[in-house]
Amino acid sequence: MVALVPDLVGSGGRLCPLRPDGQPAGAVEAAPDLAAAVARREAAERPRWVWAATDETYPRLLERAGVRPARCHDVKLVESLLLGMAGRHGSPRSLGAAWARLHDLPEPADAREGGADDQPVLFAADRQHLPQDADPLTALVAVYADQRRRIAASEHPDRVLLLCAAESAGALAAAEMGRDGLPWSAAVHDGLLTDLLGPRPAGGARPALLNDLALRIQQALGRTVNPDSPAQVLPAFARLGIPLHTTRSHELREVDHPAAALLLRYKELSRIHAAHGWAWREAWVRAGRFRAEYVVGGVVSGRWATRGGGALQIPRLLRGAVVADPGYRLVVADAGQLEPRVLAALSGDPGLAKAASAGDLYAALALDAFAGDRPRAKIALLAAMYGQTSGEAGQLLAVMRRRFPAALALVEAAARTGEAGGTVRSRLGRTSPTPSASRFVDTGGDADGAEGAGDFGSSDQRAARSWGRFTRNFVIQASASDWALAMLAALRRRLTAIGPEPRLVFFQHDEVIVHTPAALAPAVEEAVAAAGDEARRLVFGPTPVPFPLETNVVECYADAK
DNA sequence: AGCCTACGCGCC
DNA sequence: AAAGGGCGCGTAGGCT
Repeated sequence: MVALVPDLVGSGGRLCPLRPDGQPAGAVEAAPDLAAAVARREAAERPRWVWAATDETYPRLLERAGVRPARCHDVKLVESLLLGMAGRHGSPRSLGAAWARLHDLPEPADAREGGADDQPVLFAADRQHLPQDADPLTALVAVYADQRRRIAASEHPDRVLLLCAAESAGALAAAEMGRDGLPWSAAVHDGLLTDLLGPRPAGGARPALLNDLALRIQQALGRTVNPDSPAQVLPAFARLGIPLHTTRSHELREVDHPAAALLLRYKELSRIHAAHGWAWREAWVRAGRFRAEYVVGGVVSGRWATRGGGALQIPRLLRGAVVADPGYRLVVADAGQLEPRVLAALSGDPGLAKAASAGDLYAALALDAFAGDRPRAKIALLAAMYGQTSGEAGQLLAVMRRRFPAALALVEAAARTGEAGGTVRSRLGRTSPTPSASRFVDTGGDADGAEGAGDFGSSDQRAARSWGRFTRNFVIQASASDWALAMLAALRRRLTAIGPEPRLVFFQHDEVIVHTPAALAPAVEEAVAAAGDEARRLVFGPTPVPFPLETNVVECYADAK
């Protein structure tokens, strides 16, 4: 363990070796060239680097020396996890905030990203909102030691330690992927857009095809409407005797009228144009790479988010534009049926575990309990995990409850906990927020009893049920995220062992893409499989449930699956 | 003009 | 009786 603090100005910094419990284990080293010092130590002893925030410190190290540390402890991310476990999700989590809590000082508000009221932003970021008289290295070491104490005092210290390590490793991978970028062929992208939308109009204008479709929609509806405005489209359909509830594709697909088909086509194409068209490419693709900014811990469940570019929503229609460099391949790895497998492993339900042991969990489930009807089996399982009870789901759920009692007991207990205002945890301890801090409560707006006397509390009940569905899903989604992060960390380590060339270039909940020289693709596939198994062992222990990662070695993302 | 919410749809 | 999880991002349309 080595604590690291960059100097406020210049490219130097200070290092301090630490014992495992966080106490200093040697003299502070002043390093005039911090990146070089990190590279040296990394090569010699591969320490776990302790720093205030990976997303602020690591990009500079990468930029200056190309160091890729094996391990780190990200104080800000760990603080966020530990605060969440203590029921304090919204609290400021910077080093300065943690330091203030440690010393019973008033907490500083963490600066918002790109905050408007211009303090010297870089300066504030470097100091992690520490008071002026606090030494950053002293604070870092103290807060780290305190975090280790809090981890050790938790109910499952081994799991929480793993969670913190995986979250921190994820931050390393996120910074690297943000820098490397996803290979993106502008030429292929352009070809796809032109096939769909026609030639690119000059000056960023809308493609003629879209204007054309809009006109034809208006003709079919007999009215001048903006097809992008549900408020205009709904009455236009109503006038034709077609009462729609919404203008969602799902509903439009049931409508037998030429305007509906045209509108569906318009929606599909206008979305491509607006969200991933030529303008998007000019904003986000440079030098053959789409560089997204990953936000580790951006979702309470532990899933990542991204800032800008919509990296986690690349439309299937455009995946042909993700093309490996010449002589390289994409190893696309996907953990199929991850969430039901997580439910099987978490609950230990023997029937579900047995289904998970077959290659296709849904098919096995269908054979076992749904007369071989795979679609119904899938609906039943999704209903159990999401809390759906409408339509046929209610019936199917009864079958699930009878046949897979342990699995259903787990999700239903999580739902009841949420409905009662409690919190639930993932396998590794990531904790759901409390409903009071949430947008799901206080949305009723019927405080004055506007709903009538006979219906008391219905809005509160709706909110409670809604929160119950959230916590029901949280235990699964967050535990799936535990597994995915552990897998990502293991894969990152194993890729490094193969060599400097194979690079993680994409991570999306249960899927990774590695960009690698073609000759190394088989080794990468092996690393992927091993990483998946390692994650299963670390996160779920001796479960019989397999977590297979399907890998495809392709030149083009569209050819995977 | 900028900010906010509702809606809708892309992904998992 | 009814009750569908998590995001990002674009447009529309109302607000200040």
